[in-house]
Amino acid sequence: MRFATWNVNSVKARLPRLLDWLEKTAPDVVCLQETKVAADGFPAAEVAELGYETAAHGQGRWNGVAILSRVGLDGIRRGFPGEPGFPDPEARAISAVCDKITFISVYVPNGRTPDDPHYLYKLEWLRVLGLTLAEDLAAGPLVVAGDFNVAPTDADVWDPAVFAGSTHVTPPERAAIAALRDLGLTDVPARAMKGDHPFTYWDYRAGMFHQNKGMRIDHVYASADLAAAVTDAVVDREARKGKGPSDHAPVIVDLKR
DNA sequence: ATGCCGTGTGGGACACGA
Repeated sequence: MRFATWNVNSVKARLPRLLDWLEKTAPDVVCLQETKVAADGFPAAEVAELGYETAAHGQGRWNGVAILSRVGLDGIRRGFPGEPGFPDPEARAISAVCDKITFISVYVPNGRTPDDPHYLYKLEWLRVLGLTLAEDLAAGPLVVAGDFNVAPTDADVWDPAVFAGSTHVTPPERAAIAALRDLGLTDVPARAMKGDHPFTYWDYRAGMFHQNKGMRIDHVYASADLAAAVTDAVVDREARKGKGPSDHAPVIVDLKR
């Protein structure tokens, strides 16, 4: 099985590239984030032509997540119980069972700055997500993938000094991610196609991608059984190249299964 | 990064992103 996660930064703006990438990459399951479209506006017919069913959770111009699958798509759950909002819940999580694996696609709140109310919202959102993940882990194989908006270590940003005092690197954020790992989830390490750091995000501005000044903020967490079955995982930096890319690259994972 | 680019909304300037 091959699955992937990708923050596409608007599925409508990215549709031609998404379709090309699906054909070339041929994943069985894809977790998408920042689709920026209401569920009924998702281009489900277009991806269906490539053999994919769609489960989408959207709210319009902001956020939005989805799961595409060509190996079944059952038990769709939008959001999760007790999901915090700002103040109302946003479209940041969707789960479905594909080929007997529960997949959850997440778009964790950005946090903005450590003194912003959105920062506490981010921490609380991750804490409550953990409650659902603990239940899902007890039920069977689990993959949680998406844009976590946290760089777990200093090696996950291009220059730790630049990020001092910023969101994405603070100890409470890193602790929130560690708490998810402590539930029994493994951070699946992805290879970088180029360079030493498997960054998944590069700002659009100032040639950051070409200088490889990025961040590793898109992660794949898997239950132990699935983590042990991983045969390869890679950041597809090719998808960040060329005209009209997302500012995030996909992470592609192969499972012996 | 003191938002230098990109997207959505709406039909221009602004909100948001990490």
